Amino acid sequence: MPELPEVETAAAGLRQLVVGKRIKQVIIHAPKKIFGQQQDWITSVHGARFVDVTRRGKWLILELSSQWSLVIHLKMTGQLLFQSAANRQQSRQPIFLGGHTMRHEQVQLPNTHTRAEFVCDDGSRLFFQDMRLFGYVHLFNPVQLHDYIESLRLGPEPMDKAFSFDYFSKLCRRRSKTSIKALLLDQSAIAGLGNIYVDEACHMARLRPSRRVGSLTVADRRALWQACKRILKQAIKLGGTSCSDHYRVEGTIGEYWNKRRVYGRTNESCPRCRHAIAKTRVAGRGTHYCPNCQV
DNA sequence: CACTTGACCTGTCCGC
DNA sequence: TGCGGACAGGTCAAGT
Repeated sequence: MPELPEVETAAAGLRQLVVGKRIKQVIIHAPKKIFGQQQDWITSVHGARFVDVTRRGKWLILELSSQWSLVIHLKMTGQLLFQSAANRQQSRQPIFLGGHTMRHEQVQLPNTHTRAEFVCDDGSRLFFQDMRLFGYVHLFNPVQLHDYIESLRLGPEPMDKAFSFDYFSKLCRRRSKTSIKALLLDQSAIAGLGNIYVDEACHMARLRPSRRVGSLTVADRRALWQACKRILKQAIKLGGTSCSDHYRVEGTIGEYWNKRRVYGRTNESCPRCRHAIAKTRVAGRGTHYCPNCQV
């Protein structure tokens, strides 16, 4: 499920594969949640080049030579696929850039889950896929982009300098009544963690996700602060998490899945103490933890 | 303001 | 074999 590391992986893939290419044609297959005036799409996307790909939290930003930007959120099931002209002709599998993975053996593009398709001048294509229609694409001019990112009120990302222990301590004091789980999932507190990495960070810090933030000792808070940084750093290094490897670029994407500590490991043994991993519901989310070594 | 809950969706899995 | 229901999770709006 796309969290910061998966979005970062997608951004890196896009930078490598589409930056510099000119968009010859845009095909909107499912217009729902593809935002922006049609006239702006025609004048500012058609014919423009991809000049850079950045990211803020879990939001992807594709900057175009027209100065306009495409802001994409993959939500739970969104994914980006790339296919070169040669691969298309030989019916070879597309390259998975990031997002949710599916278990299909063979992928024909476009298909029923294709929301938008960007045809580049060299014949390569970028596909935005999303089976559940939760994800979206916005087309923004520089002012709109600024205002939109501002409106998200995102907190610092764990690897930012602004995510200092002092910041985290003050956050814990202000939000003492909520659970660790709810706090770490809150993008306005810390941007980038989602359900998987929150469970992973709590396990690393030896803390139960349901613990009230106000009950944490200084040592607990420091361990949790450090765990957020370390888990995300490791996941980015491994190219994020993907549950299936059908589309991935060889050896570069989704390796975190095999290294995960507790997420999706209900009844398996804890990698630290061998006790069985439990699953509960905290802050409305499926939550995995070790009842023995997380207190 | 802080916090929780439900809605948005559809594919997958489990029990009957 | 098919069908109903629970579940998956990121964000936002509406609720307490």
